[in-house]
Amino acid sequence: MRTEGRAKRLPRAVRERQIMDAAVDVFSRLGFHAASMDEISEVAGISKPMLYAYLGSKDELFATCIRREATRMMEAIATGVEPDQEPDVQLWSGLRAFFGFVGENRASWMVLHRQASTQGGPFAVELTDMRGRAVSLVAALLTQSTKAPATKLEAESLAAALVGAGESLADWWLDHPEEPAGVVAARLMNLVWMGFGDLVDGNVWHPPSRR
Amino acid sequence: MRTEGRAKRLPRAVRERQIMDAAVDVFSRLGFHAASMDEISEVAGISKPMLYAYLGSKDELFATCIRREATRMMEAIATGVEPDQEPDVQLWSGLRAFFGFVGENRASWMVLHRQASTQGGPFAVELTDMRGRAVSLVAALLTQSTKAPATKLEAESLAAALVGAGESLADWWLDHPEEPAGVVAARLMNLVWMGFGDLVDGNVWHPPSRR
DNA sequence: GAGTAGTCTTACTCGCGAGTAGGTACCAGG
DNA sequence: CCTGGTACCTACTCGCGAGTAAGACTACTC
Repeated sequence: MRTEGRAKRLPRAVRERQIMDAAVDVFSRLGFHAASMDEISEVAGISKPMLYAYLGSKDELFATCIRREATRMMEAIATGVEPDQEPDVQLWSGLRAFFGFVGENRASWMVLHRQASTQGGPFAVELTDMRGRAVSLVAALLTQSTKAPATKLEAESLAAALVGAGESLADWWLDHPEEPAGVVAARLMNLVWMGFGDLVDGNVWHPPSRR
Repeated sequence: MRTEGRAKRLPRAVRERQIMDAAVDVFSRLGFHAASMDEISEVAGISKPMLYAYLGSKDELFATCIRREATRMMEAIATGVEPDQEPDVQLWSGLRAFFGFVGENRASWMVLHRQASTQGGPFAVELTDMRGRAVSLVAALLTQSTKAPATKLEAESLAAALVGAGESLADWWLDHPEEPAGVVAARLMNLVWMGFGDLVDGNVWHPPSRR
């Protein structure tokens, strides 16, 4: 009668992965507060004391989730971006990588951004850190490409606005999942590169040919 | 010995206002789940049963808060926008009104957007409704001003992107309160009207003279 | 001043969820 | 076969917070 069901006696490293996956899933579905350690342990196929033994308290577990998912995302973007290209192409590849990641990891994005940004306290720190890395990246892109003598501060704040727009558009996308990633990315690309001023005149930006 | 302290025996309408104010305050400071009805009643200077008698359950109270603050904000924007002007000026006045409201009502914005967007369920409905009104407004602006034969759908999605950018930039602003409202509004205006493509060439948008 | 409608309180119940005590099953090496 | 260590469990404690019961106090009316 126990042919299936409980996989038994796995090494610690494996269990920790399972637990983290379950935690990200539950946190993203229910939110930090509404998520219970009982539910997480159940989804992970494990009992609560194991959870506490391996990952510590609820707060520690959540912080660990944020760190892991933030790292995954930044790596995905770093992999996807194409350096040594024209600024617009770099931005485009970065946006595609970003929305690609969010699209394939909705749970990650939820736990990462939506939840962490509404729980004050120590969690916001992890988020701020990741956002800071993203902003620096965009700011560098702008500084290197600008022809006008823009101050470093101006570039930073514009980068922050763009990153904010990307974050929000990704949030919005969660509520409109029918749109494909490329369309959403292209929309933001056009918005921030061309601006409405050009768009209402019919001038659109498009990627440079095929590859 | 009772010269001050409890204000006594106020009519229902007044109490309801006090309670709503307290609720918005507490919800925005602590978040929906962490906010307790005990704390709200204490801040309102009232006992818990009164709270339940007048505003119903915690969920009902929260939904009522969202509705009230959403209405306040939409009215502020409608008042601030200048119709019968060039599209960019209309957009500019709308953005100024929006960021002006958020700046003077940080608590409202928090309870309205940050909290409501992370609690799933019935609350999201109120938000979606308000966002829908804002999007329609912007979409109309775009449609009326566009020279290219843009589809209604294209305008709608661009409007959604802009509204999303505004929402996110307002969220971001909460974490960077040192910036003045006008600067943030101008930043978004430049971003969405001119685009990075122009900005890196030194072409900026600026309001048409003084008034 | 007796009735009654509305304001307001103290003092509970009760369930849920974080965290734990105190084990049991299984697998090394001796 | 014992000894220890690691994976794993059932079954609790305990506080917090949503929601309520039952009544007290005030004010206004006839």
